[in-house]
Amino acid sequence: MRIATWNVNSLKARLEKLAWWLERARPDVVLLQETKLADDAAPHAEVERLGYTMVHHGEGRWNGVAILSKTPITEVVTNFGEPLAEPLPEARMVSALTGGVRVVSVYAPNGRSLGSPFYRAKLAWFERLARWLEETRAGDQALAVGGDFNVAPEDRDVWNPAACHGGTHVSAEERAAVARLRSLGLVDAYRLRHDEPERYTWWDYRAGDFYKNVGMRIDHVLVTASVAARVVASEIDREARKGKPIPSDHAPLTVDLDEPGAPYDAGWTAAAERIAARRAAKPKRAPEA
DNA sequence: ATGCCATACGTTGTATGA
Repeated sequence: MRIATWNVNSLKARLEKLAWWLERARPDVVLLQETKLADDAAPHAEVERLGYTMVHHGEGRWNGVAILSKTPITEVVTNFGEPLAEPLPEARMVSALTGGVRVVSVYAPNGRSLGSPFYRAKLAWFERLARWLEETRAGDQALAVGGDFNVAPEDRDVWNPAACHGGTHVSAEERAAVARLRSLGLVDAYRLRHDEPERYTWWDYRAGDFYKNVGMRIDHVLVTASVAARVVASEIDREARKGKPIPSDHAPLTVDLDEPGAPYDAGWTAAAERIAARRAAKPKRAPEA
């Protein structure tokens, strides 16, 4: 069983790329973020044609999350079971049971800048997520919480800690919010299979950051112990961040349970050689950049 | 080269992103 998560930066704009990637990686379950669609605009028919059923939770121009699955989807919960209104007016969470795993697609707030109201709202949102997980967990159930957490858990998850220090995504409070999720028994499925640094899931569109590997690992799949024991592979598909049609600024992350999913070239080996060669010739982006 | 900001909304720009 292959579970994927991908911040698509508009499902409408990314439909063609998504269709290509579903064929390429053949995931069983896909957690999407930033669909940027209202529920009545969600492309259910197109997704059905690609072989998936979808549950979508959106509000329109911003945010929006979804779950795609090749098998039936039940027990859908949106917005922590609360109305899409204050204090949780943004569509950032949908959960469902599919393929025997309870999956949660999450899109954490950005935070914008340390100490801002948006930053405090980000921390409050993580508190709500942790509380909801505590309230709803039943024993050692198979659970996977995946999405765009907008937090790089460790310094090895960013291209340059000195450059990132003082900004969002790496602060002690944000990292403590993710650590609290780990304290609930969730483990980082990517790190179960990869210890190396310089593996990112997001790169800014600007300044050729992707090609310089100036990025952050901020998209994650966190799993309970019973799922962790089944993880046989996890990969970030950099190929999906390239080319035409225009890609999302995030790459998808896949986690394989029980047996490896469809093989695909994640594009890292060749990219790492090019990036290393370029770095040897020229130092990476300055800390003040 | 993989190749140098994108999206929606709305209207000739603005908000947002991380």
